[in-house]
Amino acid sequence: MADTTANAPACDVDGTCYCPLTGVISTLSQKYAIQLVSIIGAHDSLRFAEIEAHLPTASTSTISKRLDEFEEAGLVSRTQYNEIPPRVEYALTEDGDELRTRLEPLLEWAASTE
Amino acid sequence: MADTTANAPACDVDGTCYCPLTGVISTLSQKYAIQLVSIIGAHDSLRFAEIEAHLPTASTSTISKRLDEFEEAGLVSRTQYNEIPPRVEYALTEDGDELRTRLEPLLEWAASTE
DNA sequence: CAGGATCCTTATAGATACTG
DNA sequence: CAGTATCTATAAGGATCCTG
Repeated sequence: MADTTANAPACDVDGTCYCPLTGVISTLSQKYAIQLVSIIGAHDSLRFAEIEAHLPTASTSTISKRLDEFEEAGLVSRTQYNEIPPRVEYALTEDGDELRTRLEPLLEWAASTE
Repeated sequence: MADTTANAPACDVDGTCYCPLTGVISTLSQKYAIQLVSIIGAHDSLRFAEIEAHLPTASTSTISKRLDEFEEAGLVSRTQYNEIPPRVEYALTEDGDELRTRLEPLLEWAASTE
């Protein structure tokens, strides 16, 4: 059994493969997800309607779903003020901000290649 | 018309919003896309079957489609050797490698948060 | 205002079979 | 081997209406 490389797992070449579709990556692999992080991160906090204004091509329900997922993942916080009319503020959590930081080089480059 | 902020476009707050779903980001917002870049980038070049081995949960057709899209986007190069049996090698282009670089902080973090 | 519920359409992925 | 073609299943997104 000298040659252990023969049936070695496929993912350890270089030790830098990220094969499974899990966690954050799977959350980000959805429409508007990356943008949403970027948009929320560009403000201290914002309301649902403001987010909608930033993503005019996304539907209410899509944004709502993305926000739910992000909140569930602990990336976005949701603060509800029981006023009339109701007000809800969304902001990045610490984790969300860390994500935003790591997304920045990508977004910068993406913007420059359009 | 002193207060131009009243009806200013939604996306210029801070000058750092990336709202539209275009270009690279839209390519990346698909299943296995991010992983694919990472996997190919972890090797100098690899063959279709090797890529499949790295993404056991993705179907042949999905991988094939992603590769087509990446090639179209100029991120991946495809080199065909007319041997028997046929051999095809995939590798990142310069642009693709730039993308991979910018994806790295994200992937690193994603791996650490699982 | 914020967004849930519903219904509908399209996009996306997967399985299978087959070819250069 | 490296795919493509085809078909099907499902998921994702969008439009609309409605409510706390």
